[in-house]
Formats: sequence, structure tokens, C-alpha cells
Amino acid sequence: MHLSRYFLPVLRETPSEAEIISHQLMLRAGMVRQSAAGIYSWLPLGHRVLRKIEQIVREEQDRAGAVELLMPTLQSAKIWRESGRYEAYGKEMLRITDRHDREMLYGPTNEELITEIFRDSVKSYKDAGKTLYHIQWKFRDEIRPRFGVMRGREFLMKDAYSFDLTPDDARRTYYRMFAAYLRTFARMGLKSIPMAADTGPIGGDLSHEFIILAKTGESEVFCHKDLLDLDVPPVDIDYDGNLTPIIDAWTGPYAATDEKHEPEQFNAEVPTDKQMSARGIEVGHIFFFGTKYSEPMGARVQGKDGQWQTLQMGSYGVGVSRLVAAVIEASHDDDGIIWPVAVAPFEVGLINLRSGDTATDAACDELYTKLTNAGIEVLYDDTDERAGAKFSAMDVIGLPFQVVVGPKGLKNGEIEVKRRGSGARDTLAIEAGLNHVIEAVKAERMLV
RNA sequence: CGGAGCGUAGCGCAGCCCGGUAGCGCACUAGUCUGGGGGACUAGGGGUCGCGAGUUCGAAUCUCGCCGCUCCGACCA
Repeated sequence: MHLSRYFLPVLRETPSEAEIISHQLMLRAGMVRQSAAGIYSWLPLGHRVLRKIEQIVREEQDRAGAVELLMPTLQSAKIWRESGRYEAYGKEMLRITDRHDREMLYGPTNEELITEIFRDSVKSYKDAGKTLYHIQWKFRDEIRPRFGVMRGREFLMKDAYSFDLTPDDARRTYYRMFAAYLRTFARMGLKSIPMAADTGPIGGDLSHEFIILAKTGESEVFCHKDLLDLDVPPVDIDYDGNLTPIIDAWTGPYAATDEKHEPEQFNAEVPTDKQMSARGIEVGHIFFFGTKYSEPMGARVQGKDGQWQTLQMGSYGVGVSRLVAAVIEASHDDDGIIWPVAVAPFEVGLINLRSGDTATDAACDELYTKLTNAGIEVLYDDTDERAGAKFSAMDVIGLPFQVVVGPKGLKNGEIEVKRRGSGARDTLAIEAGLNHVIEAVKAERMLV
């Protein structure tokens, strides 16, 4: 992509409404613009990141055996009356009436809808054991939206719903999602830590929040340091195998958010030198809730013996749009964003220090073509800006690699390759620099 | 919804207290010099001062109402 043809309104100054760093940088980097309180337009650069994160979530859901579908944003109030949540949900739910005065709502979540779909289509135990998910915009009319897309009212979420015959089956399904979440966040370059969460009326041990650590996280978390070094399940993880060891390893050590934190237990279980307190952001939540919706909504199948059994359900959410901000919170410096390759809007920023100069233009064109042909995503700054402005803008938007081409280096047949994260700069012969970047990008695409 | 504040050019702000026909920096346009970390100079363009009433000869400025946004709290993926 040539920057001169792209739409990238980078801001030199920080808009005053942005409080936290990810919000500031998303505005500065031209990723989003607010359209109303807690509602954002995703500009091209932000949209690319959103899509990449979405795709990673999708791939890991698919790998874990979940099946994608797509449900609408608008729902009928009818099914919410069946579950009893229409009244219970309160003002967070955006209620709408259509021209015929029918009661509608903009979905804050989809348990009711998916349960209706599943129950209306399925009658046999042979159809149980399925997990369905979609990635769709949700709306929750938060009293006070804040922190940009981190706490917006409209947000993109992956929500999966499982239907199993027995609580034991449901537990295995839960474990699959648990493992899939570990992989999902790790692929984005994030350290995620599952923490026991409130299981509500069901009780038991089957609800976890996935917290990623970031200096500017919204809540305080306490955990055993060993959790930081645990291995994430590999690509070839066998989701049909026994996942208990993985779950045990990750749920054994102490980990709690401030609201669940028990200082005595923490001190008793965790040696002082292994105690860690940090800031965290919730990016996922998985939950087993049994028959909470299947019972009132009549989602049942016939077993082998002909008896009707109410399905055991769980739901599994990932805050996709929130993750964009979460990655930034976890990965930035004073100059701007530092994207991990896996979610970077472009993998390489190509900077032409002297647009209009025949030699640099030609060199850049050739590099651009070769990088693109090698399958690398390149944003080529071919504009007429000054060098300093180009460097600063490129640092703000945080592409992981910068290839700098100017007349001085070119005289010696050299280009400069800068690693955004470390700031390390290497001056290399053109061909060597090209190959170096291609290999480095490919090596980092898949982190786990 | 309780408390606090803000709304003046694309962004950041001054002007408001003490009414007199709107300004600064950055950005933008044209030109010249420049050219490896947001360069300099010259000349420009851009504003229903959030909206509506009121007071006044005269309102960005004073009064009232409304709208929007931000921050703190309760709530939350």
C-alpha cells in the first residue's frame, strides 16, 4: 500500500478526551474516530488490526472444533422473555421498537438466540456435543463508557456457545475452549492468565476470566510468578485428547483479580519471592452455566433410551475490539505503538526519505515490489514529507519493521532496517536487508 | 443516575471574571530555500464561538433552557 493513496490521518498532538495510552495512540495513529460516546468508527489502519485479531480468534476457535455462524445484531424481545432476561437485564440493554411497535433489542449477548436456533433444529443426542460461535457487534448501554474501545458501548465480540449432553461432556468442552484461549492470546503476543471467576448460581470451578498483563491495566491482579512461564499448548494440540494436565497446570497456581483476591490464601500458597501483583485487562471469559437457558427455553434432546435430556450449556467470550486496545496497552513506548507481527496492520513500513529523487524512488519501488511479491504486507511512505515527520509517524503507528531508503545510504548500495520494538537499526546492503526483513517477518508471524 | 468540568478553525489552546464585531501554536494551500528524527522564510485559506431563548445600542463574554463530550463514583467483555 502506498501511503499517498491510503487514508491515515495521524495526529501530532493527543486529543484531550483520551485518558489512557491505548486510546491516545489509537487516535494519534489514525485507527479510530469516536462517533458518539462509546461508539467508534474504525479507520483503515485500525480496521486492519481488528480483522487480524478477529482472524486469529477464528482460527483458534476452528482448531478447537467450534463452528462459525453469524447471528444478527437485532433480536426480538420474545426470546428474551422466554429466558426471563428481558426484564432482568436492565438499562444496559438497548431496546428498540420497529414500525409495527414490535419490541426489539440490539443484542448485548446471544444465549437466547443461539439456544432458540439449536433447540429448533436438534432433537437427538447424536446432535449434542457442538460448539457454535460467531463474531459480531454487540451493544451494551454502559452508564459511563470510557477508555476508548476498551470500554465502549458498541464492541466486537467472539461469543461461542456449547451444547452437551452431560456435565462431564460440558467440562471437556470447557477445557477445549480454555486451551484454545491460551493459544489465542499468546498468538497476539500477550501473556494471558486465567483467573477463577464468579460462577454465579451454578457454582463449581468452571468459570475463568482471561487477564492479560499490562502496566496500565484497569484492575489489579495477584498471581504466582510461575504462571508467566508456563507453556502454551502447541499448534498440534490434540483437542480430542486428555486436556486435564493442561488445565491443572494453568489453574493450580494462585491467580486472582483484586475483587477475588484472598491475601491470607495468597501468602499461604505462594512463596514471597514468587508473589506477583500487576495490572491486568480482562480479554476473555468462559463460563459453564448448565441448564440456565436450555431449561426455560426447552432445549432438549432424546437420549438413547428415549428420555428427554436438557442440554448442558456454556458460553465463551472474547473481546475482539477490546483486544486491539489491550495489545497496545501491553506493547508501546513513548514514541507510539509497537505491534507484534501477528496483529500488525502492516508488517513493514518502507520509508522513502527523498520522494521525487530518481534513485531513491527506483530503489523503493523495487523493494516494495519484492517485499510484496514475497507476501509481506508493506506500507510504503512515498509522500513528500520530511524525514523527521516520516520517522515519527511511522513510530506512532508502530509497524514492527521499518525499511529506510535515502540517497546517502543508496550511494553505498545500503538501506537501513529498523526494528520498532528494540529500536535497533542495521545498515545493510539492499539485497541483504531485503532478505533479512522477509525472513524476520515470516519467523514472527506465528508466535506459538 | 449522583458529583465535577468542558464545548472558540482539523488538533492543542488563549480570549469570558471586567460585553465593543475573534486570536495563538501545530496542521492545510502556494512559492523559495532545504533535505537522515515532526526545518526555515514569504504569502494565503479556513470559524453560524455547541444549539435556542433572554438582557443590552451591542453577547464568544452576562442570564435561563437544551444538547453533546470528558473525568470521579456505582456498573461492566
